[in-house]
Amino acid sequence: MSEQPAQSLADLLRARRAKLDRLRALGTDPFPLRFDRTHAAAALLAGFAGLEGQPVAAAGRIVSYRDMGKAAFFHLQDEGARIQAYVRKEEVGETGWAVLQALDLGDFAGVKGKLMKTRTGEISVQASSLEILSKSLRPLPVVKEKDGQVFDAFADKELRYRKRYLDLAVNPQVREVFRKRAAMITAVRGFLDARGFLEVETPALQTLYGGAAARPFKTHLNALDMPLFLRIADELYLKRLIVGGFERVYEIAKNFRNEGMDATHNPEFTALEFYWAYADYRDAMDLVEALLRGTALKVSGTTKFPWKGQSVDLAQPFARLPMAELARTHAGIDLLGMKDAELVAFLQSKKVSLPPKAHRGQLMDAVCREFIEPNLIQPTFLIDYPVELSPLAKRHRGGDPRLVERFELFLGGTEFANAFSELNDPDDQRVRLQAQSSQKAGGDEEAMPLDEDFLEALETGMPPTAGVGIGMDRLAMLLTGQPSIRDVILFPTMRPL
RNA sequence: GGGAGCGUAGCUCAGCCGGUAGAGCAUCGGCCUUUUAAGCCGCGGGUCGAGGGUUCGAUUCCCUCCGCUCCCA
Repeated sequence: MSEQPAQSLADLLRARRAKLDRLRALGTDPFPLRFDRTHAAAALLAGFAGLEGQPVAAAGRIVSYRDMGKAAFFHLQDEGARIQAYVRKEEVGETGWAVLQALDLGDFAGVKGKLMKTRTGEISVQASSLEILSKSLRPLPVVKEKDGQVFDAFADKELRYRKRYLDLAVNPQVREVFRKRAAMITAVRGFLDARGFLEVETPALQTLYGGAAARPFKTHLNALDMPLFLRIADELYLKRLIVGGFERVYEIAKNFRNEGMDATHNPEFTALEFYWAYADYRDAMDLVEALLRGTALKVSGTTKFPWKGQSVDLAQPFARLPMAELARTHAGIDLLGMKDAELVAFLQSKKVSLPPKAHRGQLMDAVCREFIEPNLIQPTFLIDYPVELSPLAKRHRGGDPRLVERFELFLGGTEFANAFSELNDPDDQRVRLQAQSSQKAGGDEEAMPLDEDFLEALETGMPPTAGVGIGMDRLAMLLTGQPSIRDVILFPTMRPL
């Protein structure tokens, strides 16, 4: 290669490739097959007392480098921690030293040597040999830190989301978020498994969609030359399983909703749904409360979490408040007693914008969204929904035909769960789905189509059942203290450049 | 959908009430065998998001577009 100094991106790339060539010229493979690592970095740090002076082998990505002339220091970062390597020319020989000169920040390298402590007290591997394990041909962001203070952090959100591998490589705390997310999913599975729930899988590709109020993604199956929808919920299939005789089932699944994106909505997201035969929505509230509290303690060791500038505590019993009562408290209206026109007049007087020709369900939804939900900061089950809002929920046991047994759980003004005593009267269900159909025909793009096979399943007979859906991404946000859903999804949906 | 803001070197950021740009880190060359935001000396590195307009001249002013962020519906 030329002796021209490397500067621009093209030159930075060229410089790294020149080093790649140099490594090959030295007879070393820049991409060897394996490396015999004896200890993870964390194990070396934690086990120093017993390992001091012992030969060890560590491997990882080079994340810092300090050249001292005839010696050098660098940090190897593996999945769990960073360990410093101390390399002396005298010790690694001419070839080893030449390899060292061909290393860059971002390369993976392995060092073998005695575990020691430097004069300043840092546990280090004093290299008797070192080898390249994988050459990095592109510059990585250079992040430095001292005493916990981070300098030049790789913080551009757009770049972090688009190039998550860089984010993970240079921001260890991001890896921690996703470890916690995984621990949360494991904890949820453990909780449900321990209570006899069976984990199942249902179709993500569906000929008809349903189970939620949302617009679907549409796709096409070439083999059968037919349209398919990506699921917006797994509800209707899980209930078919209850019909079939499973009494406790759950699925943790990706759902796809063709709607707006913001801090709490990603077009594809992960939801837990579980269905529990012979139980009702009160039982479900007990279980959801225990599930959230238990998962929080297991994953984060606390029940208190910051959320949108407030503090939310899962320790206390969750409030259970009927929607009509909350409408009276927060909006000062008699939600159930008001005619449609009165609701419209009220909402318009409050400058709430409404879809054209909004039907009663949409009017009530607007009241909830505008006046009730933002006020539910500590964990609150908003219960007893109007029937218009809940086509899959059973009529309320209290006898008021306008109400169904449904709850949504709110925390910090955000919805975390949605559940019903499931409607299992097939004739009532048919009437409700027909109402959805006509709303759909009337232009409500979030209304459900009528699923004849689902109705046939209900006609076969479904036991009394409680069903619950919980947004796993939002729960991950809460437990990890992340303000945006994009911070708990590894590859959030982005517009291509 | 509406409002505000942002986009300048590989990374983090200055700057420009109009005269084609700077710093730190990284890189490159030199010195340094216990450093750690290592240090010291030196050289470079940019179609200032894209396109158009105004102007003698635009990174700067105006318009459109693209991407992102935050707030609102």
